[in-house]
Amino acid sequence: MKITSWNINSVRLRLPLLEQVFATVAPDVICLQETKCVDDQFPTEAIADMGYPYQAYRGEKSYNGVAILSRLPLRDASHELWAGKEDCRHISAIVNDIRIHNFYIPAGGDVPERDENPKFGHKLDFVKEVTAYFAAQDQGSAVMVGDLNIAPLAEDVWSTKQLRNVVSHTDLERERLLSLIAKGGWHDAIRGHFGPEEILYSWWSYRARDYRASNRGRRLDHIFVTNDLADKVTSAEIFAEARGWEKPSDHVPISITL
DNA sequence: ATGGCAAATTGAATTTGA
Repeated sequence: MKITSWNINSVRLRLPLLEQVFATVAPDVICLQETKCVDDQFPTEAIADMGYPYQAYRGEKSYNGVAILSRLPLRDASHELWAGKEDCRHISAIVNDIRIHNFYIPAGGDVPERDENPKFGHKLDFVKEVTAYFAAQDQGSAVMVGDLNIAPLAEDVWSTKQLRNVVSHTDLERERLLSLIAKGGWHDAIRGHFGPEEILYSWWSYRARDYRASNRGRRLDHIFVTNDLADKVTSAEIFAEARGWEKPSDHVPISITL
């Protein structure tokens, strides 16, 4: 079973690119973030016609929004609310007896101080709650994917020194995400596949004149599997070429095969 | 540490992303 995660940055605008991803990456299940539309506007039929009729999604106007699209039957779709908000940043469902959790963790704003910037506090609280949620239960075999908006390792950014005080790579965020992985019994399947030395990015800013030339990326998107599944990850990929497509998302699809 | 961009909403400017 191939599972992909992609921050699509508007599912309506990039519906043709979603079809491209289906054609080239060929996932069995894809988890989207930042769909940016309410459920009534979600292109259910068009995506079903592309071969992915099993769907679960939660969206809101303009912001956030998550979806799980599958060509295999999907059951028990559900979600939790986090950090005292009702925003659409999480959805989960079971495919092939494995529960898949799809997250869009808050970006966290600009200033890495919760007193000055409530968005940063929201992000920290969100990660803490997710950590506690998974630490409190033996969840069996599960997968956690999404745009987690944190690059935890030095090898996950173009310059660990220059990004030290930049939200997504501060020490506090890095510690919190590594703690989430450890306490939840997760295995970082993408990093595990490529090894500790490889420089890995899943996001490149729109602001670079030439993203390929500047190559100032960050690994903000992740796929974790519970430790019992670690040995069953037979491949992993970061589909970087999607960043070079016409009208791309600033994130690229990442995948594992179980 | 910023910002050369982008999307959605609402009506040319604002919010959000990271």
